[in-house]
Formats: sequence, C-alpha cells, structure tokens
Amino acid sequence: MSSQPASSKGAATRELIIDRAYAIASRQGLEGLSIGDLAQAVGMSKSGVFAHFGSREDLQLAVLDEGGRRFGEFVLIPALRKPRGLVRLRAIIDGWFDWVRENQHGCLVMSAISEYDSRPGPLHDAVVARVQRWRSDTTRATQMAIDSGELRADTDPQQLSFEIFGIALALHHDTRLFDPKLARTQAERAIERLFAAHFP
Amino acid sequence: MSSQPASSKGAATRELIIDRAYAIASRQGLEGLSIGDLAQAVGMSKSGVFAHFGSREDLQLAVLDEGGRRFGEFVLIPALRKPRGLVRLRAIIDGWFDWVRENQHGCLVMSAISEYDSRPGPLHDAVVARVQRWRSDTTRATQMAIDSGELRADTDPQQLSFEIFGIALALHHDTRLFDPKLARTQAERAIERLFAAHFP
DNA sequence: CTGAAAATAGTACGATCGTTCGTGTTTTTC
DNA sequence: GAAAAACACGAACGATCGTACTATTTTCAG
Repeated sequence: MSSQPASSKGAATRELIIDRAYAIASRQGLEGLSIGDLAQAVGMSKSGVFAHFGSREDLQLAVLDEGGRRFGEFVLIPALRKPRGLVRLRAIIDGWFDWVRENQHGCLVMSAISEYDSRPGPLHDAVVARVQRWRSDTTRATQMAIDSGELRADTDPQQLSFEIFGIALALHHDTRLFDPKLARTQAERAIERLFAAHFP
Repeated sequence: MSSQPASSKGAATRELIIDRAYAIASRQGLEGLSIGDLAQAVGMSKSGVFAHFGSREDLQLAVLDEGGRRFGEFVLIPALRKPRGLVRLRAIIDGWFDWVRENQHGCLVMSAISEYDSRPGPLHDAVVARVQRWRSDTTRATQMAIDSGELRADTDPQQLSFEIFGIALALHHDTRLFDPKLARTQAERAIERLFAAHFP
C-alpha cells in the first residue's frame, strides 16, 4: 500500500524526517524535539533537515499534524466502518483504549495538550483545533447512539462525551504512572457503568 | 502573619526563590524553568540563585515539593477538618475543582505529570510518589464514606477514586482548552451521577 | 547528455543553557 | 567590635539551541 512514486526525492525525505521526528516527540514532547537530535536520527545535517521546514515551529506543526493523523487512522477510521450507534461509539472507545496501550512510551497529542494548553501561539491553536475536532467526533457518535434508541433519549451527548474523555484521560494517566493492566480494567468498568446509567 | 525570624537570611531568600520559581514553573513547566529567568525574577545573579541548590534538578525537586505542599494545603487540609464520610469526600472533590479554577494559568503538579510520566529519574519518582499519595488519600476518604454507610457496601473505593480522578482530569483539561464554566458544570454533573450510582 | 532546479552539506552567528570558580560583601557568632 | 561563616556577585566555561548564508551535490526535464 501507499507505494506512490512519492512525487520527488524531497517529499520522500520530508516524510522520513517527520517519521523520526514523530518518534522523538512522542517521548520528549514537541518542545523537547531539537533539530540537532532530529538530524542525527535521520542521518542528515542540521541545515539539511532545517531546509525542509521554514522554522522549528513549522516542523512542530507538521509533526503535530502527523500525530493527529496517526491517531485518527488508528481510532476513528476503523470506527467509521462500523454501523452507526452504540457499536461505533464502543469502537471509538476501544480503539482509544488500545491506542493508549500501544503508545505507553508516550502520546504526542496528549503531551502537546499539556505543553501548549496555556501558551498562546500557532501550536496552541493547532492543538485546540485538533482536540475540538476529536471531541465533536465523539459527541457525534454519541448522538447517533441516542438517535438509534440505544441510549436514553434524554441523554446529553456533550455531557456523555465529557465523561468518556475523562475516563480516557484517567486511563492514559494511570497507564503511565501506575499499572497499565489495572488501569485498563478500571477504565472499562467505568465505561460500562457510564453506559448502564444511560440505557433506555 | 508568619513573621518568624526565618532562621537566617539564606533560608528566607531560598523561600523567595522557590516562590518565584513556583510561579514560573506553573506556567512554563518544570522543564521550562531556567535559572537565568528565575534569577531575573528574583533580582539576583544566576550564580547567586544557583548556590541555593546544588543543581537545577534539586531546584526542580524543591519546586515540585512546594507545588505539592500548596495543593495539599488548599485541598486536603481543609477537607480533613470535615467529618469523615461523604462530607469529607465531597470537600476533597470541591476543593480540587476550586483549585483547578484558581489555577487556570497552569497547575505545576499536573504539568509535572506530563513532563516526567515516561522520563526516568528523580523527578519521575517524586511525581509518582506525590500522585500516589494523593490518590490513596482520595481512596481512603472514599472508604470512609463506605464505612459510614453513605455509599453502598459493595462499592470499590479504588474504582471510585479512579473515576473521580478521571472527572478531575477532564475538568482540568477542558478548563484550559475550552470553557471553564461549562467544564465545571459538566464535572459536577458527572460527580453527582457517579455518586448516585453508589448510594445505598 | 546537458543545463536548470532542487536538495543537502558546511560553516558560522548570537543567544542561552547549567555549572564552576574566585572574589567581594553581608550576616552571624563570640 | 573582630573573627568566622554564610551569602552573593561577575566572569567565564563548554555545550547546544535555532537560524542564515554560501557552496556543493543530486535530481529531474528537455
């Protein structure tokens, strides 16, 4: 798959750079991503790497974008292939939980949220836009589960997705700081209790 | 108040340094705290500030400690003056929620969690120990509410405090990225629903 | 195959980082 | 008030940061 001619050499190495940058930033955060380290990781000169992006900030934006893209491909895309309603909503949640497990070393977007939540600038805006989109995707899936009658009609989809978000955050948190398996169990139990309270 | 002789000049300026450092690190994170900026903030020379701590890491540890201390003083201490049981547990949660509101610019401990959750070292260990203590405090308060019969006897206190933690994380998250007031309302509703599911 | 264009390397810059060291000043102790 | 101890300063260090500028190499179209 995706063995396109890659248009040009430059575009190909740019992809390589972003790939390595994603790996680094997932562990060190976008602020901990330096062009020197990155150049060494791809086996290029600093200036060679730098030339692909007008500035460090543009590089960070590109890497953040890649992070959001990978998350979407791992979680949202598969879920969208499921039928609307509770099945899809559960697919989103399960995919999200799996994502947390697969990325125990660190999730780029999550780190970015903490890094830029109260630091104005293009990166802050990009992070907010990303998270907002993701939240509204979840809310939309919740709304569909209400429309299909699988969740009670008086369910507030925004409230529900807020709480789902909280459980995912707690899972993310405990996975890193404490015991991943226990955290997963607790998160799943929390989700079940949450749904149970909203069944018709 | 607190016009103690401050033991010595050195201890007094050390307190001043940590106070300014706390303010900076709350916004920029402990990794974003530089000795140069800090020196300028306290009106001292870099080396003068540095001399109070053997290393930057020791400074960071001291600031983290101060952060935990302030959180404890704001949230836990007042709650411990309430009677055991649901009242105290609610005091913990309310205090926590208030803390998030009062620290919209940024919470040092929360930032530290993200910064060191997957970076080994003394700071990681200190963060984990702090959060672990806080979690067990919450769990203990939950257990007391079970013992008093205000929550169902089959309630799992660890599970419950996991979910409370998640709601607080979501509140923290949405307060920074989205609308603080809406987030607070959603968090409170989530707590009520959570308790309602565990009432006898 | 050739010439233009794109991609990469090399070098150097000013700034800032944490840290060390020697010296001077202030505080504490007797 | 003098001696001792604590404290603060200023300069300098090696390292690394992002970035600019100029060559050199590589790619691609005709």
